[in-house]
Amino acid sequence: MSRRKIYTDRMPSRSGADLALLLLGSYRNLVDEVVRELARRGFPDVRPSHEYALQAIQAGADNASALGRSLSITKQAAAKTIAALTERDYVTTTASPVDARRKQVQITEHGLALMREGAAIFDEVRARWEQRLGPGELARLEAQLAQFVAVSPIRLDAPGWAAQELG
Amino acid sequence: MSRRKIYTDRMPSRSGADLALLLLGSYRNLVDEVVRELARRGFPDVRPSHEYALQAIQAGADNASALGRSLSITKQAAAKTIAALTERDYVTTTASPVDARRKQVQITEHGLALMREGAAIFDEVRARWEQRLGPGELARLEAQLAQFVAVSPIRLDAPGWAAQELG
DNA sequence: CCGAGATGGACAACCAGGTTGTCGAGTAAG
DNA sequence: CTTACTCGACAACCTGGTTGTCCATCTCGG
Repeated sequence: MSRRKIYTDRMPSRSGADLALLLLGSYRNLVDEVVRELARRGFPDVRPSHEYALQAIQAGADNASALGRSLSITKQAAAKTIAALTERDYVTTTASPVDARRKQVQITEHGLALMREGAAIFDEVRARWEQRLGPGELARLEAQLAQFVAVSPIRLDAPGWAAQELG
Repeated sequence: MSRRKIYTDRMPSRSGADLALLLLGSYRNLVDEVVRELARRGFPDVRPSHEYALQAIQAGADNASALGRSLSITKQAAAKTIAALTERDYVTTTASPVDARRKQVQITEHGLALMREGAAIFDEVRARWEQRLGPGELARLEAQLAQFVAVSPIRLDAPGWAAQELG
């Protein structure tokens, strides 16, 4: 606590707050690049949250309530998201044949194309990072980060906080 | 692309999207812990953005316009932030003696106490991470992340996207 | 077979943290 | 003195959430 010197190669030259900014900044850089590239490839108005929602839908959350649970947001918010996705023709909804309350969400071809492109771009950027760090280093970094997201069993499927606007 | 095996110890078992979630999740875990602990220590209604704003103010952005520039938000938004900080008694504003347009922002003793506690907790959590990873590993991780935030000279002083609610 | 309770979706009101646009007052430079 | 810029304030709006209420529908126990 009392600021005595530490025998590491670096002082605590980076404060805890800096660490937070590093994590956030890296995330932003990564996601921004993906969104930018997605725009360039014909998906101009995608938000990160759209991708997360589509993934959840594809994973089986095919109605507003389920999507809300999957994303840890209220079903009303999930319904809004579905509306936004519908507007952009990434999903369509049809009445469920089995349950008249449900409105079943389907991903359109356009939505599937978005998901494909998104995943590809993500992987491209990741590959560039890997190249930059050197072989094995990115996997190491990921393994280390994984320790911290695993500490509390955070629902990573729940990014409301990931749905931010770009700068 | 075609999913052929790669000669690393791990497959690209982690996709680019996973990497994003790891970064975001780590950030969230870190910040959530700090905010939670801050609440426990008598600052119940702090948001991450408050800390960032206070730091910018301390660094010299002592009026709404300057704070806005420093945080890369509009001065109107900055004024709202200052209002929020004032409400919570973290800052006070007085008329500038030198320029009658300016309203000079000062950090109160309570605000300074918050900043001290915040920094201390951040460093505590960072120390715990360091312990978890082993000596030198955290510095290494930070250095690696720094490469990616440095790529584009991102204004890390600009977290609007950092101002998210807790879960 | 029926009724109670859970579930799905919709609507309305609200909030936080941003945005734009406009404005008047104050300052600085010609 | 005039002109251009800056500061802060106000109003209206957007996004992505929230709560609370409501009705239609399903499910299950008796």
